[in-house]
Amino acid sequence: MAGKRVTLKDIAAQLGLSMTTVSRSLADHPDISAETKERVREVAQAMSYIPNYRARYLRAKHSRLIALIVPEMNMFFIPSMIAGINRVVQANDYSLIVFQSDNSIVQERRLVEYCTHLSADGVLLVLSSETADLQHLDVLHEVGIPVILLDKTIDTAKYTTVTINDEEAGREAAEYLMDRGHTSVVGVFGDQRQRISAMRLKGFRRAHAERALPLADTQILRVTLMSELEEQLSRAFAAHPDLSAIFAMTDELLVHTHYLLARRGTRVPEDVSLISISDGQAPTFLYPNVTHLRHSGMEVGERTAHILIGMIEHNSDAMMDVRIRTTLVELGSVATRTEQAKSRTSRQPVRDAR
Amino acid sequence: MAGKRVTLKDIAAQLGLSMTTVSRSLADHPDISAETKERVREVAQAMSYIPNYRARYLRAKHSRLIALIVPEMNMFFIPSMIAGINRVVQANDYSLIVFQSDNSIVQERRLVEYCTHLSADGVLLVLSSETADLQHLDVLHEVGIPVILLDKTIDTAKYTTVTINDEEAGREAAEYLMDRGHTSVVGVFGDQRQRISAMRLKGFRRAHAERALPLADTQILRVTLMSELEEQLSRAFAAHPDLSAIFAMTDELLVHTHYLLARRGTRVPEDVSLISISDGQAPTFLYPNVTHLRHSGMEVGERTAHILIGMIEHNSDAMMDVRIRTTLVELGSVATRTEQAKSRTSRQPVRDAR
DNA sequence: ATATATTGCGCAACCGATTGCGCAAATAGT
DNA sequence: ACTATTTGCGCAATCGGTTGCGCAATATAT
Repeated sequence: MAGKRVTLKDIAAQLGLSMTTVSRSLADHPDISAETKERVREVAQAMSYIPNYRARYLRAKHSRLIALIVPEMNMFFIPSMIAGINRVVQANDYSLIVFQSDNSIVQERRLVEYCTHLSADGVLLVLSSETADLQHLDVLHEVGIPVILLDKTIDTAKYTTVTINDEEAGREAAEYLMDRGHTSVVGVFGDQRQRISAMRLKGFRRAHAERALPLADTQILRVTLMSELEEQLSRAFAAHPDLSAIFAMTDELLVHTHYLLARRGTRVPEDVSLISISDGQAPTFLYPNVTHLRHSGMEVGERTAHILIGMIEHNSDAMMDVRIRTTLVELGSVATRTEQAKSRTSRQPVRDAR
Repeated sequence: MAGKRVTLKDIAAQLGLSMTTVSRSLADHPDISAETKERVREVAQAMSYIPNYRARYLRAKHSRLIALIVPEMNMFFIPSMIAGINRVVQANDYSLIVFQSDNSIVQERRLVEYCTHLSADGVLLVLSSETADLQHLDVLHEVGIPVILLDKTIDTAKYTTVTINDEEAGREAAEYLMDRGHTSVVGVFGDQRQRISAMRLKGFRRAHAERALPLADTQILRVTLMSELEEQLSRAFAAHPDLSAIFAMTDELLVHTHYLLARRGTRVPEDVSLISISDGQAPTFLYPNVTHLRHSGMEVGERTAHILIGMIEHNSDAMMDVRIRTTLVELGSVATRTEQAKSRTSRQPVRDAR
């Protein structure tokens, strides 16, 4: 536990120079002679001088701090998204400060306010599930701090957003299954208050409408708490004896669905095909590997950070909606309706024999 | 994009008071009359005043900033650990700033230095896999910034560490299997350069030694890259026809092991029992749910943050090694040797019939 | 009514840097 | 040799607050 930090003043005193000269030497200012610069650097080194950024940025209007507010450290997606943001942020000499709102609007409000206290240069916000309007962001707008809403967001004409192409992904997933002969598909969706859930469901619906396939309400599972999933899934199986494929909207829903299928002895893809939207991690450690529409968290993070830094540095106020495309990754969890029918009948005797 | 922020000076001018009075009013200083305080608060509110923390903490020696450096945003453990840290940090009116070293010692060094620039009040450090010594932390010690090493660390007599009781957990896992008749157990371990791997292996070894059970080198899998796991696992099965149980040292190793077992048609626990050390998330979405020694990332985070804040606020320099105990969570992935033998023979004909 | 205490507020220094401007000494130009 | 530049450095203001101390006005004590 050592004491006071060395300041410019200390170095100046040591050398019999002014703070100004020391400061400029360290900043490699052209006004200072090479010889002096060298002496200053040596002494600074020797005294192990550490610049004080709070003092430094007190004058400058910026802080080189970017704040990220997430509702929770979900084990899926968020980590890779943070990694992506971090990479870009650090490469541009900013630092990232991460806050967690615990899915509480009260916390979120508090944190947004705190960002202004810190004079963050920009804010990245993944909305909490409780957030229904964006009034609490006005304060950021007032003081000119750019904001980007990403991943989980709500409709807004005021802020730039970065999301994946949710509706399209929902549609593609459904179509992929339909193309393989599945007519009775169940979709597992999250909390309907979230735009992300609503959009993916919308796409799922549209795929059915476009092919004029009926879509009963029992084919749509709306899971708010993971514990509800089991019962809903049972109900769906009961209501649709010909159920041959399932679409899980997120990784979290996927792994739990996958688990419940295993538990009820439903084989993938022999009995039921499975597809999801994912960043690709979970699908590779589930057996069989799950076919999915991939949206890279890393990419979302990187793109978003780039845009934000652009806004900061060019003081741009242009608002846009960026939709990141998903790409289909075909793995082993989907079979055609025909294949499934075959393997199911051939297995039937064995199953009954138990 | 609005302009300048409102400062104390602006409020003072507006009210015809001094900055001092305004500052003290907002801080609820006893010297100021209730009436004045009220007026100041109203105007501050009306002008939407935002305090500038960088200016405020320039005088104070502290910043109420706690830095966390992690090697990567692993999808397992780290998120819940961060959540735990965050909770405590926020409850104590600090904020957490998270950095990622990408498992690079160079980055780690840079980030540690950056913490001093920011005048962080304390640093939490999960070492990168490249870190072999702790010299780069001297600079923190010099300026009196307390540090805690957590989770992934190396031996040190200088810094406080918080880890789980790795050796003990490794031993308990092995014993749990042995108690159920398993004599030929394979352990899946991570990179041996990491203390965490070495300790867990040590415990695993000790369990064998204490029961005088032989432990061949082929029973120990050392996985540096996840892609190596498959081949190593095959080799182990080949070398040990009587292999009846597997211990996976971490979540990541667990999910991949689980996947590979499913892929080779090895049933859990009918053919092979499975146990792991985990924070409890992965075990509940794998089928069957995996018996594990639970170490809560949340708890590690909370405890660590508490200790750090204690060090900061009491200027304490006491160094300690905190070991957080794991608790056994028995789920469905372990059967006794006898049960396994039974289900295996009874299944044999079915299997061959294919 | 006078001495003392309290109340309410402002002056000015300070935290640790950055920066516009001025100024003396050294160098260059004629 | 004398003016015009250039070179190298320091003064002092500034960023936005906090805080020790002083001081006048009011309240209380005697």
